[in-house]
Amino acid sequence: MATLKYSRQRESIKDFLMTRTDHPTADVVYHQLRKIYPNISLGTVYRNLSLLADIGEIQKIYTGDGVDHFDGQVVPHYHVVCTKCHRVMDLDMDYMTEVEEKASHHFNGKITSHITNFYGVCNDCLDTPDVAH
Amino acid sequence: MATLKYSRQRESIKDFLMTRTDHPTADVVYHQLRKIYPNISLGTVYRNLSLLADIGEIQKIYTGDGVDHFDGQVVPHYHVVCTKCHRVMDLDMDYMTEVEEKASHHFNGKITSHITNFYGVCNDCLDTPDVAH
DNA sequence: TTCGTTGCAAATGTTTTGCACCTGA
DNA sequence: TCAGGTGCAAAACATTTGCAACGAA
Repeated sequence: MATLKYSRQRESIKDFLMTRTDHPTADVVYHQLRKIYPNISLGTVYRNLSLLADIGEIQKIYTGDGVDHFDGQVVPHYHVVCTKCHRVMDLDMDYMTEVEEKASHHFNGKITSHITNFYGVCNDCLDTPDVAH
Repeated sequence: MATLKYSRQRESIKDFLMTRTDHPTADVVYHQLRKIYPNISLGTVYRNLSLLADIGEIQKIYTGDGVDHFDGQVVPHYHVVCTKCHRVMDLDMDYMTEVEEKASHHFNGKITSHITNFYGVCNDCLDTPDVAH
């Protein structure tokens, strides 16, 4: 097991995620971090995001838009994805721990976690009429 | 709006998905279809999988393993993903339509659907001891 | 000094796309 | 006939990785 060593880059990446509630992608993190460390590389950003997610300090989110999103908040919670603007928003709703128990009655194995994404249209997009195409 | 035209390839892709319960990836579909149409191209497979998903004849599944999976069964249902072998299995459990209603009380916008993936370890993998690395 | 970390660039893996030809209606 | 579909190859993207130099302990 490798011992972690301090790195300014990794700390900044985590700090940045903690300030955000909009679940940025690796690319967004990268461009933000460039403002602080002009030479930081995409590889470093990906490596640290992976590492932080592995040790449970951040959370990786899959919404089906083809890009991974990251969340500085690790307490289990749900997300809503707007199908128009693809924003990923937090949902302040009780986490349903009981569904895992329920699911394990129907599964021949061990269930350890669950993720739920809600899909819909956010208020901003409801206000904006559809564009013809 | 484009009018659909019959194609043997598209029909075979859908037929193949209907026979499977293991949620194959595009690549798996491609290799299977090659046995019937030796010249079918990956592009055709991707185009048809996208199209079929768009018109709601099949379902696209995101599990976070970096590859899209496809499901011939379009009735809403849940999946369990084995975190060891990455298999995607159907879960025969009541679909919780009421959680969308519940979620919409906490969301400023309109919620139209939800997906839930359960994660755990399947029976086969529970039987297999961990490999040292 | 040691070994994890970084920047850079190349590689990988998945999915999309441009284009000329083919085919169903 | 003609718009949609196909095969092929190239492109587009997101993500990972090899490597030499760097830096924390």
